Amino acid sequence: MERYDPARIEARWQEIWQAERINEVPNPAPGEDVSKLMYVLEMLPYPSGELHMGHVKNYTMGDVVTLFRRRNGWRVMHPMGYDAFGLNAENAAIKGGEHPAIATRDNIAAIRKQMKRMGWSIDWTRELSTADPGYYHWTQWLFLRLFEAGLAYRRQAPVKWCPNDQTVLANEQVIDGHCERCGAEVEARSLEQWFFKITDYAQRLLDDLADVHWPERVVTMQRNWIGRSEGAEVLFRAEHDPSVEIPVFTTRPDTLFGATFFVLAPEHPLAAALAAGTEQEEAVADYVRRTAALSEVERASEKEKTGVFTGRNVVNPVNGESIPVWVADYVLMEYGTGAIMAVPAHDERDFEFAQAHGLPVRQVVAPRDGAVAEDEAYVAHSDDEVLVNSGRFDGMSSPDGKAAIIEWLESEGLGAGRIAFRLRDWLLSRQRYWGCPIPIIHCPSCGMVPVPDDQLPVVLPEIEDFAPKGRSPLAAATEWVHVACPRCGGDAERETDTMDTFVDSSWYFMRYADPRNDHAPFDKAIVDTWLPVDQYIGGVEHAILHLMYARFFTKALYDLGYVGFTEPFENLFTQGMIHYLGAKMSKSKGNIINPDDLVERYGADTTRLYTLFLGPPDQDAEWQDTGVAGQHRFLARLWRLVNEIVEAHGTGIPAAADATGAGAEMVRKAHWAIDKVTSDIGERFSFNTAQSAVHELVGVIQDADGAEPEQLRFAAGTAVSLIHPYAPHIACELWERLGGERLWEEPWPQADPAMLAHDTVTYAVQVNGKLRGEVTVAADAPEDEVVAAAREVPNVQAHLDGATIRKTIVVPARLVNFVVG
RNA sequence: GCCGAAGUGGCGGAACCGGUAGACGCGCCGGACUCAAAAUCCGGUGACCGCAAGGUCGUGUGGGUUCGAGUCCCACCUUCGGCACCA
Repeated sequence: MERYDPARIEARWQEIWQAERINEVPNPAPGEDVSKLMYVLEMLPYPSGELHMGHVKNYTMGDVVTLFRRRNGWRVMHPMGYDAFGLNAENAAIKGGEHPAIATRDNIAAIRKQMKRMGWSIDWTRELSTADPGYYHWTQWLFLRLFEAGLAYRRQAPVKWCPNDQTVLANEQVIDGHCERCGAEVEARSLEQWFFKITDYAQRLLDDLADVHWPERVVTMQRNWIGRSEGAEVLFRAEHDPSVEIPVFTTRPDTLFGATFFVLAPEHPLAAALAAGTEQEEAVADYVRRTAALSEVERASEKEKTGVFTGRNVVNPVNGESIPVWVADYVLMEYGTGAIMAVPAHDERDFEFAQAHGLPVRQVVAPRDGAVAEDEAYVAHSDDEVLVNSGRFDGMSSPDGKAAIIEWLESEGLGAGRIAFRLRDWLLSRQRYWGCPIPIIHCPSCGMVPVPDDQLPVVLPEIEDFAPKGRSPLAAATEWVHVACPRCGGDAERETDTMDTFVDSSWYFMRYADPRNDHAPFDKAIVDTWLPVDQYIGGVEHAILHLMYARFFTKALYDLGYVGFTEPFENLFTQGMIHYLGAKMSKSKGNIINPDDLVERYGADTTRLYTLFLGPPDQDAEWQDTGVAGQHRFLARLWRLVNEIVEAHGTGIPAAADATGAGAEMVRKAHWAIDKVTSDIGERFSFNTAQSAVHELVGVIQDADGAEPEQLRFAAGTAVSLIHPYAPHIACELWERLGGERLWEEPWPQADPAMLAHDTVTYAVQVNGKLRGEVTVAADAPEDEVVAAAREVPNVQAHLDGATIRKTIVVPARLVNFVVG
């Protein structure tokens, strides 16, 4: 018999699929039934070099879902593209490599080849690259629509700067104070930058999490990132000049009477102004300069909270008390108002600062029993606490006091209830070359002028030197930079920053629906028929960044009338990472398995099979080299088995077979496997256990001595059919050898409920909860017969001997438990 | 510190609703085939006691609920992930 030769049969079927264009799924024509349209999408790859095992796992998962759904009658769009702008290609160019465009083109070609070799059911007619002018044309167009709507703006702001990559970073790209790309410690700078007003959407981004079917941990991470806090904004005035108003945000307005000092962030515009003319002027200037030079990490790791007195006081609006104003870097300019009222009795940080600088502590909330904890840093907030030392609010519970004080502030015009979010606006500009140019022209007389739509795309200029210099390398392309102002015609300059690559990937899933549209990013009607994405699959590392940005974009485009849905991804599945030799598989650690080597050695089918056999797909999994061989053995066994059956019994795949004679159990097992695989793939995303079920079926077929040819061909056909989503090449080949035609056009097999039941059923028999034996009875035996049979089991009898049965528990079709006393 | 996930054989994991713990796969041990090896096939494989029948123990730890707990409740331990001076 011929050997299982994956290379040959995989090449053969890939050719057939391509020739028959089975993966090309056109948009529905007007009037066509759209009730069974489905959009399955995996996160697009960043073409940095070659595919890694994480990609293989990700795309195979999506492929299993796609093939499974298609055979269940769904018309599934399954596209692919490349997140092609970004630092990797650019950094390679800086090191003397090829032009980023060339390197990217080559990388894409290599990845595309690998993807085709994997046999994934991708609709290549929808392929896109975010670095293609035909794509970023529309990224720019969308940017301008957001700009017009006031959702993209430019301003001077404290930002995070990566000294290594020489660019600013979004808040989301700073991990523990370090650049997420290169790991360098991030610096604080104040620069004029472009932002998207994602904060306008904070509440909706939070609320709409209720409408999506996402893993709880991702939802939680997004909730925490948005970080909603309820409290109040309270107006303090400078004592020496009441026209100077400084608002603060607090979540504890009930502790307002406990404010014993006041703190401004070093970046606060009033810091220097307040100190001006006092003897503290120089000290404040010094402090501001010193902290500005510190990185985030350095600031946070200071053992003692630092700060200086400004020489000025403010007045507490609730009691008229004068309290000193300090400047300290534990207060962040970016959150709230950049200024706080400090209540050391009820806030650990304020307490620490008070201790370090000898400031008073006054308790204003105490337990109902009156016990006042001396020198306590922080009294926990609970409903059992009441306000003390708080004038007319004394005795109120903490929540009541909160409400009452807010009400009073509002009536006096001194404050108001307010909600603060941790979420900051999305800093989208980058001082780098390989990205989408921001389509804005700076005109000395007209200001910021959008590039007119008919002049889009603003194509990246050719430059010589890609090295970052603290400003965008595009600035060196002087001919490109100098343009006539579209409004007044005068001399003007182009914006030279490029966009964060996360902008590119915030709408790509919409473009797939209408990828060749050259007069709009997409047609609304077409996008609305396919989207939202029914099943999105990707790495959990994007739980915040990409997924938050894409949600923001979708909502903004909805508000602007470009799409008819408010959430981009209906169902999300986040896959776990692959570990190898005790660490995350990654290039930098050098512990990678190259998918090409596996495909070369075992074939694409085995590789696909094993990546999903590793364990639950949403959890991290440990790669085992020998495990791959096991899956290859399984396919070789299936190959041999089917070929033997065809040789011995001929071809033809019966739609059903009787559960009679020697093959009865095998036929039932086939139905059991259909049932199990269908729910494991379709409902549970339990790809590993679905495979196990097919393993079991194949094992039973191998052992089915004396089964009828019909039964054997039915069972073998079922096994082949069920493994098809995982291993489509061998499945199509064996299906054909069994006498079938296009397996991908076959409806998914249906389990016959009658076949899932058995004539007999085996009960576990327990005495006092301990297993003492088993008994097999007719499936329809009444309970008393089951109990009687169970008592007769010799070992059970021995344990019941001389004891009184106090209770008998029967779980139908499972067990009998005798409780004896 | 706060939030979240997870702890099951030598290993990856299964047990979906509280009902026979360890499916499936890897590895290992033994056997068949072979001059030999590879491949393949067959058998065994949680620990301990026992010739066997069988018994005792066993899902991170300690309690609890229940006829019965890997699964539910309480308290802890460990690991991983996220956030982290967010007022």
